Amino acid sequence: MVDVRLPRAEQVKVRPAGTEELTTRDRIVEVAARLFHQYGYHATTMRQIAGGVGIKAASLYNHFASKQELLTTISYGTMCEMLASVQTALAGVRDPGEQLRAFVRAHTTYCIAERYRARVADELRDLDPENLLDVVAMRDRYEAVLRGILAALDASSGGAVGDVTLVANAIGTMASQVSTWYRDDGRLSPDEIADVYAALALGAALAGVSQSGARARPR
Amino acid sequence: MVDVRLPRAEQVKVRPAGTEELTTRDRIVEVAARLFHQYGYHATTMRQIAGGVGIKAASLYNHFASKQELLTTISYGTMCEMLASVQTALAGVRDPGEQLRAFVRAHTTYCIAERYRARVADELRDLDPENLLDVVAMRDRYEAVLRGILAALDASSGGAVGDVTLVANAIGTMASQVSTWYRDDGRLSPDEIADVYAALALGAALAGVSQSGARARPR
DNA sequence: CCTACCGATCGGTAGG
DNA sequence: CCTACCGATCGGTAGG
Repeated sequence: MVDVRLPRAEQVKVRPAGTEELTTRDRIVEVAARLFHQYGYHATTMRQIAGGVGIKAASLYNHFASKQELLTTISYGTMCEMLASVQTALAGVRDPGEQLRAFVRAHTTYCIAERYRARVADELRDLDPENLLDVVAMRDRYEAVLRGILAALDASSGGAVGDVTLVANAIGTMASQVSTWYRDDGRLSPDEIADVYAALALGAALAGVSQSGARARPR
Repeated sequence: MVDVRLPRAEQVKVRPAGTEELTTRDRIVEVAARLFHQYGYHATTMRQIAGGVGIKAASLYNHFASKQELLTTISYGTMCEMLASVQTALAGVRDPGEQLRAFVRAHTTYCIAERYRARVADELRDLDPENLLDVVAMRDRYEAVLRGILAALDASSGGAVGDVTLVANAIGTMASQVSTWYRDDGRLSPDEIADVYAALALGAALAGVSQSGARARPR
């Protein structure tokens, strides 16, 4: 297993607006995430990454043992941040419907704010098997949170959700894909998009009951 | 613009179960789609594709001028097939709600049946600019169909859908992502998944009205 | 559809 | 963090 030397999720700081204050290591991660997103892992060269940071390719190896370790750092770190962000958003929220809203809102907001990282982390194809294990484990924890919320929603609504795993996949992938179409010059702000997505997710999760009218919908 | 020599969408035939009857050209497309999906465009080599077909790498160039033309053929052909499949599914359907169900069911079914092609076509990053134009044009036609359905649904439901473009993006990406998590040994059949997805999409599209009691969303 | 081959470029290393 | 460099491998071509 590669040592990705990540800070614990709780300690991750918000990045400052400028890049002047970042360490070289953090700037490498930033540039690499952007390039991996734009061209893909294999189409991005270490020379491109180095150029974006303002150093030579060989110097990258003072910070990362390999291109693969760089990818792992981005993917694993992003997964940790995503998990931390929804956990924060869920703190103190009891109602399953409100939990789903909070989850989707936090997830959507993160996928927009950190859209390059989010895209890279969503693409597990280029990770070596041993690194893949760690990232997938973190992703599973993330998905388990969503499934838990949907299971609670299902129980409190008399089985309105139905297939919890399937609905979790549908809602999870839907929200993750915001990062593929979001544009900075779009009509809606990230917060507005996140609110709509939260409503869409709740509507989808309760679709069975709200459409068939066969069962009472909880308030 | 690369000549991708595609049959018109209406003429596309259902592939037979075995691969013995396919032409070498079609087998190359089949193998390439599978490998591009599994490893990515840049991580797949012409030698791998040739090996999968049972010929040598140089022989591929009797069928395709370049690796890029092969990718374009897959992406553009898949987009044409997807468009044709939803158009067939929509034939004669008048009710906007039923149109949405038919659209999502057809799209989901296609994304499962042709999941390798669907994944490759969903990834536009590796297409050269001139080829990208053609594929994006076809994708835009596809999305316009969905937006049209949602606009009709919005009109017939007193503005329940709200932001048609946003909802179209959400539903479209959700359904496309089935191909990322579908497993042949899963509990549900493709048809069952497609039915659930159709219900989820309708629930999401009408989420505003079903959750807030017909309160119009701010435009 | 094959063998033989090539220029370009890649990830990574040596050594300072 | 740099210059200099290398083995491996890639997409593609020549010529049959």
